[in-house]
Amino acid sequence: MPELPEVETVCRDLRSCGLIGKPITQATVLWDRTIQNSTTETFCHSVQGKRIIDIRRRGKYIHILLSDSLHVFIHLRMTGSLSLVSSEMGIGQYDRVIITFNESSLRFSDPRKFGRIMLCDSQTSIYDKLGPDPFDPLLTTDVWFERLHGRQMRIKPLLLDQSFLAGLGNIYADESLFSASIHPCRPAHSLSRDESAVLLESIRHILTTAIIHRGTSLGDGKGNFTSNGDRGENISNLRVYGKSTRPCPKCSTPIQRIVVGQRGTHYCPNCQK
DNA sequence: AGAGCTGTTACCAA
DNA sequence: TTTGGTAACAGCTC
Repeated sequence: MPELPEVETVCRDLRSCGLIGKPITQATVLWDRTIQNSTTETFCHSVQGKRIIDIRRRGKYIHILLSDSLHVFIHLRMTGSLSLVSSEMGIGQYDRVIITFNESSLRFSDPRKFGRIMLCDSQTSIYDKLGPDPFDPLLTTDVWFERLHGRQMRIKPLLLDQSFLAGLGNIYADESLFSASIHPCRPAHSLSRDESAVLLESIRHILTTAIIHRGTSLGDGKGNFTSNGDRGENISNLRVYGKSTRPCPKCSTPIQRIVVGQRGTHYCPNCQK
């Protein structure tokens, strides 16, 4: 779930929840290892009394700007989710961190405990290690082609490398490559100028469509990423992910599932050469 | 019951 | 530089 469109949906929801401007009255950590770069005590003490200045997204990170130049970065990893609830609400089975405001509290829930929260003095440590955002206007088709041209890795694992491009995950990488009719195992440098331009367009189109539909929810919806518990509606737009043996929507050839870089990979062997 | 799958990333070794 | 293996966890499906 939590790839760029899902994280973007969470950020938009949090911004429209009226969270911005509110002071944090208390923070509680129920699973210590969720706090990645400081102790539970330091984290709780540091954020107490700070106000939420803004909520942004960088790649798959939720970036919460606090007063006094503090930055909280939240990564949902596989099963993390955020929800804003009444502070009276009882603690959930999978709640790992609770940030309380006066009447409401932001709960970080995460069954698999992979999600991470970091507290930083500046945003650079996170921002600098990530590649460009797919929607970055500085990422022109020329820049994109040159970036691909210098790499001999297979295109799919490269798209999943967050230091190369920030935000794509397994679902949207497969969908973007299908949309661009590019085989996931093509060496990145083998893409022509035209193919690379089509790929960038495809990535942007796939992500834009997914954001409009509030992301993709898989499974039964438990531990869903959205802050209000609603499911993302993008699953109906998926054309290859999770569709192995089903007919390709372009040519009716059965969709194949292979493993590329230890990740399940779905593609059409006829359309993606 | 048990094996194998999963949306992510960090780290290590070759 | 690139690839593969493992690990962090827990729930789900078959």
